[in-house]
Amino acid sequence: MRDLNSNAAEMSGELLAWYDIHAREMPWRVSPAERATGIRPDPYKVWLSEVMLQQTTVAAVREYFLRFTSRWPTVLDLAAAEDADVMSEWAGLGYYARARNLLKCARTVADEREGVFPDSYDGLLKLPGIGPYTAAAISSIAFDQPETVLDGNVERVMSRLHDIHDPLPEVKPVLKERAAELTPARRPGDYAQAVMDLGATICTPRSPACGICPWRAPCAARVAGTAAELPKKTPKKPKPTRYGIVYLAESAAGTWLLERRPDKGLLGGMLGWPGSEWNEAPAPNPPFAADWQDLGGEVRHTFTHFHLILQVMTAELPEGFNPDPAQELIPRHGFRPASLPTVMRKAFDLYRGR
DNA sequence: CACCCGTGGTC
DNA sequence: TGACCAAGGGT
Repeated sequence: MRDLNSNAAEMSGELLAWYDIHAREMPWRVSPAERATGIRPDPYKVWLSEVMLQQTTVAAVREYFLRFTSRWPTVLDLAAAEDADVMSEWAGLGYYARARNLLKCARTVADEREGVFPDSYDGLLKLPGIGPYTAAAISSIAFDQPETVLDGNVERVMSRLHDIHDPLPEVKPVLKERAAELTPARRPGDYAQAVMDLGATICTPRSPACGICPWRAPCAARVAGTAAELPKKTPKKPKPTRYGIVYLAESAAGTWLLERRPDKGLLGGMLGWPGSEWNEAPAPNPPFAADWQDLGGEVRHTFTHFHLILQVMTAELPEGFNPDPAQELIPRHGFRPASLPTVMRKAFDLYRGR
């Protein structure tokens, strides 16, 4: 194994050379060849893609990104959008606080900065929905600042490169140091994307392709044969199972009764069916008195920290039903199941397939 | 620091 | 098939 510190420049050069050939194509990305001619990525698109990519796969983000940028081409357009429209477009992508913070951030940039994003790590970090990773990603990719990104990919690559067996998240600061040592002053944006591409395509969680890795020579875990078992992580708590009831009511004319969920908490700000609390033994609480029928079957869904099993009840919505402030009556032609979070869409699918 | 917050793909 | 995983942030 070579001395990593004295070879940092050589190593970043080798990775960039690999990236010049193997960079993945993405709608928000400027290729290394384009970047070399002076073309810079649009900070709005870098920001939007980075927020969407938080804990979310490239494959899932691609279509959402294209729809968002088609409908709202600039941060000023997005800042002027209706909340409900943005939440609907985000539906299905998950972690809905990201969409609420996205709007807050867009409006701050529009109202206080004339639509111009800050170019520094510190400036970006102050904005809602932008944490340490995203601030480093935007400042390096969009503005060529020599900041170091530390995401799940980089954590994995660094833990293997140095054969570090201490578990995450405690070892995160060490991994950040190791990553910072390798970040070059030139092409920091391409470098950031290169490390993440390496982690996504070669230094993968299972069965890493060490044989074709541009960093196979200096990698300590490859020598030790421990790459596939790194990084170590502290065990997660088991997920409990909760139960709930949802009430799907459609009028004879095809109008649906839905509810806008409060901004805080699970599925915050999203539309959903009226229903019970989700716990060990939920109490029935139909939105109006009727002869509610059990659809049979059940909706199973897993959230970040619990499993959910939903019972689905149906009844006809009376014409002239008077909704309370949180409720919305949505006519047939205005109702799109795709604008619901996935667990709510599953309940609708069960109803539609009854 | 510990916990909360979605979803779809993968083995 | 259930657990793990993915370009994390807020509180």
